Amino acid sequence: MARYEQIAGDLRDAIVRGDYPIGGRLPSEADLAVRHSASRGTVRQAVALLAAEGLVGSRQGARRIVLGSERSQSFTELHSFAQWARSMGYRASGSVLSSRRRPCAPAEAVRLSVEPGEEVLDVRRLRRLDGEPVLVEHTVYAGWIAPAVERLDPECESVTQELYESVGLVFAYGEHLIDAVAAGAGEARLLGVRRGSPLLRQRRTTTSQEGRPVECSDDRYRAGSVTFSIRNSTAANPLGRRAGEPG
Amino acid sequence: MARYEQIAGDLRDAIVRGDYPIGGRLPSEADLAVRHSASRGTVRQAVALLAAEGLVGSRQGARRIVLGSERSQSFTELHSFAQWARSMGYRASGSVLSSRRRPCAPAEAVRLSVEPGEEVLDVRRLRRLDGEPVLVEHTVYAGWIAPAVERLDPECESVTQELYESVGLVFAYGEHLIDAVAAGAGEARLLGVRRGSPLLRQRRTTTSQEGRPVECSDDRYRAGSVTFSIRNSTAANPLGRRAGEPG
DNA sequence: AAGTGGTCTAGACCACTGC
DNA sequence: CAGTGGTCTAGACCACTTC
Repeated sequence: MARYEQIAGDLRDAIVRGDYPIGGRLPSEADLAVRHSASRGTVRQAVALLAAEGLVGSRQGARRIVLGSERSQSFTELHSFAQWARSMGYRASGSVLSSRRRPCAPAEAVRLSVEPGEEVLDVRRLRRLDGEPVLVEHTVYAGWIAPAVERLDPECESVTQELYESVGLVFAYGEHLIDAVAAGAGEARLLGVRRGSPLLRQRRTTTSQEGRPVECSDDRYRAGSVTFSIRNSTAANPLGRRAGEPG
Repeated sequence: MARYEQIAGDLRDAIVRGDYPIGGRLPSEADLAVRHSASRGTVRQAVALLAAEGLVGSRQGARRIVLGSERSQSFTELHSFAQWARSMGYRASGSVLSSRRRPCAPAEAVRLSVEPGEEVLDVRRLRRLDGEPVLVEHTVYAGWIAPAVERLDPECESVTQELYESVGLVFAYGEHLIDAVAAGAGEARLLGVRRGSPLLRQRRTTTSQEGRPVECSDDRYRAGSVTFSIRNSTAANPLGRRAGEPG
């Protein structure tokens, strides 16, 4: 583990422990550098990590302040459904409703960077938390990954993990669009809610480490089953975010 | 403007222009440093900015890759409703439905860091995009900012901007919880939808530059009126994000 | 083996905050 | 005015990717 990650970890623990209470000030960078026998640059990397997690904030000239004590279980990192469920203490399961190859639509071709009409794999899954159905997932996979997806166990818990272990594929980057929609008849039946009742929709495009689009998905969560959490700031700058004026 | 912001701007323009196509590679840091007559550290700050915007990705040992060409109009930065609307080309308006002081509930006391029972200001607003109602906003302001809020024009377009201009208050940090709920009778009437139809709910706590909680809010958007957009990656590290393994 | 990004250091100057 | 964070430099070494 890198030096700055250790320092960030120490600071995070200290914040959680209450050594640096919420609303209070962090030690100066110079102070932290001496305490940890590191250069100021390394200390700045550490606090930048905490800032990215939303735990601390800063303004030029003033000491850093503590904003929160919980790492937001959120969107700074990309997690699969199974990963997220596990981290929240749930047991994830799921089953494939349908799986078939078909030519892709023009819009999908754009999102997956493939030729229009090229073959893609269309998969629908029902996913559960602690046995209770919470999510109807509709995923379109690019043709090049389709064989590996078809070899998966239909009841497989984590598609992400299985694809990593079978073909070394890493889902590295994600883009997400989140809104609310009404449940259709099929979704209502699968999720055990009334038709027209609210669902939280997450449309996603995922990309490999090399920047190659892997899948695009339309996931619909039963209302009340999940909440997305985000922390942000004005004018977010990764290396030491700065407070700006409203515009 | 800082040197690294200029370099980031140049790179962003080049990506948008198609000089560096999506899925392609960026020049090396050393190359960029020479071209811009800057040190490698400054170049790294620039590309870290683009990575935070979700435009580029990186892995140790390989060239950076281009992931997208549009800056995600999203949650890396904190925007008010009016700011967001303006950036999307809409005209925002709104009106106060009710405004009254009351003692705060225990849960609000925690979120606002005030004593339980301390007086807060409870405000409901209906907000519109191009004249069409899209959002019912229910905000609870901490007592110390209540007088400034009460002095605002009830039809005021941007509360954020007005509070900055009147008392210098900056909404610097935000925490957001997003889910879907069914419209109640009142919301349905105000937004012109049927009761029970889906609404996108955003619960928000906002904090000043100094780390002092200012307001907590429960905002409900008519389905179809807005979409939240997020870009992320595995193991987001602010200074040059790194691709990790799924876990 | 060469190229490239990830980490770290030591020092410098400036702009802003807080007293 | 002293303290502090924001920016920038020049150089170093390592781990990993690419060819």
